[in-house]
Amino acid sequence: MLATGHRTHAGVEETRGKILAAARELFERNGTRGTTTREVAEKAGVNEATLFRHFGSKRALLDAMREHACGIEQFRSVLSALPGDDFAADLRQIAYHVTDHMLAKRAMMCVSLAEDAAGTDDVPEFRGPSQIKADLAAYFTVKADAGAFRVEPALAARFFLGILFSYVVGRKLWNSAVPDRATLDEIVDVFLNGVRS
Amino acid sequence: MLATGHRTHAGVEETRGKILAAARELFERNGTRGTTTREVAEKAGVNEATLFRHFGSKRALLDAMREHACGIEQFRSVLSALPGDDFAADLRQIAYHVTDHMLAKRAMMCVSLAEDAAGTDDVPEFRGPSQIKADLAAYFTVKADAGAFRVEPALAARFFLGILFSYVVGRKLWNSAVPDRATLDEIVDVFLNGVRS
DNA sequence: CCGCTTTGCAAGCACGCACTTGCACGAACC
DNA sequence: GGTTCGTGCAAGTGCGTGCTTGCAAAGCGG
Repeated sequence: MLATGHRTHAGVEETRGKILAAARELFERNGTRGTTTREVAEKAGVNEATLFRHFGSKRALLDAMREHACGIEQFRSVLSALPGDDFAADLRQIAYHVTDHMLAKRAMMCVSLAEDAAGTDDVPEFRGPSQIKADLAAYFTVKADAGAFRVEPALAARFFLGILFSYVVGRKLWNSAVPDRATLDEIVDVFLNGVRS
Repeated sequence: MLATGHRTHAGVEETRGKILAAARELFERNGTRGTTTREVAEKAGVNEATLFRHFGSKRALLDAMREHACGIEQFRSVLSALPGDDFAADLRQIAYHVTDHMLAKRAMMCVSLAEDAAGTDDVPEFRGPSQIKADLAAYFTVKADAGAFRVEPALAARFFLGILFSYVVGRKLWNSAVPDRATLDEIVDVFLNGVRS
């Protein structure tokens, strides 16, 4: 329907993009229920009817909105660009990147978590983190084969991402700030000390 | 108004309690915006008008609802009941308790996080976790004075709670299950290895 | 130039929502 | 017995919301 080959009006993709961007912004601020189609249309600078003509329903719009950069390619490029001669330094780089990545997606993650905890059938399905965890576990496996680990790579990966997650997402709960590099370094240090043999 | 000394109708507190319980349940399932006063009243077995006569507004009702057991006393009793002769075993007990505690409050925590991330002025103010962290840090300080730690107790406490938090709250993100005792034991082991000197 | 598609615009529908109101009943207290 | 207070009940108000419709304008391809 969209990529029929002959693009009639130039702006059709652009319109979709504007609507999706506006939807994401409002969704992050207000959640699924708090996001209104009127507001999305207004923020996108588009008529509400146009929104429905494109996506059919609010549900379909939000589903389409969630299909956006999970960031796994970025993570892979960071992982493959690591020097590799200093494991601790590499881990710090990973920690920096993951933290930044999570910070950028914090709002969306939190909303998804809440709506998951609510147990509604409407499952957002946030695929990014588990892919990142798998890649990190694979990376750790290599290191483990070299004898650097005393625990399972999968557990270590989960553990590592979990701490960063808790700092990014749970900062309000323990009223702590977003971790700066020095704090991340300390975290990495404790982690590394905990998992290495 | 409520505790004026002479209780007129016996059920006034009971009515409030039923409304608050229903409100909590629906709030956890649907969030602030998804919770409707009609539904709360219905679930409480009370007329909607009665709800408004008691609380005045939906906002006031939800605020009142949030004023409930933060669980800090329970945590303190667990902490003080620890044998103390085996630090690792004590930590495991703490991990079990904290995990259970967080599981019980998971929905509320997630909703609060999401509404915090949304940046709405309406701040839920979840006080429990930071109190628990403070107590745990104090407990760690004692151990640190005994030379068991190589990192700051506050960081260690934050770290420890953070991992458990990530397992309880973020399970969907990494599609992992709620941690069983064996997993918690492993986590405690890694943590302890990471922080002790 | 003609048709096609995309969009804007204005109005509207049906419903759910927070919140109100007026009345009647019944249990307490004087 | 009279008063007061808490509650149920039924109806209603005003507004927001998801979603639709009919029509006109504007751009593109043939």
